[in-house]
Amino acid sequence: MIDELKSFVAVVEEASLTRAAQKLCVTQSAVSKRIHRLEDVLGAPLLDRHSKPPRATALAHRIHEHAVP
Amino acid sequence: MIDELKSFVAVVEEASLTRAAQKLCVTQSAVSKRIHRLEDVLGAPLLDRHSKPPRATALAHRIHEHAVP
DNA sequence: TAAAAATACTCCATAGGTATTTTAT
DNA sequence: ATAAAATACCTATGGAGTATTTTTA
Repeated sequence: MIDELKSFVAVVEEASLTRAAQKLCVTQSAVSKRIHRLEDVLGAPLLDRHSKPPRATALAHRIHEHAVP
Repeated sequence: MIDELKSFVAVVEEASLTRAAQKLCVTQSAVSKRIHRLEDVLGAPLLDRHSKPPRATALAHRIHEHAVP
């Protein structure tokens, strides 16, 4: 899950899947799938897709704080 | 690499790939391959295959001490 | 010769890329 | 209408099992 977590951090920090993908040198598709995999594992959404760009959920912010001291 | 490390620990403790495999509920083939993958990553042997059953190398013992406090 | 480990082969699951579609603005 | 995310589809890679071969004792 290390790549998934790194992608998650990048998405939160860039507030954009596309920019996160560029930063990570992978496709936007790959980042999208990684975030979905994380959400599947957690059983809870990390992104609120009702807005664009998607806004990180409260859960996402809490996880991000722990992931990036 | 978590399964590879667990297999390595099992092999060192059982001093046998076959018994380690039984303990881990996988085939001997799988354990053999996992140890080889670890060795590839480390770039150094973990088992001395000149004896039978293979004897853990000094490196293997050092790693094992750190892996299992 | 007998055991234990290594390996050839095959199958399956997973991840990533491309191209396309969907959706929020 | 446009830009960004999701998705359908395909391909490549890697791990595990089975069956077999190799090797140490």
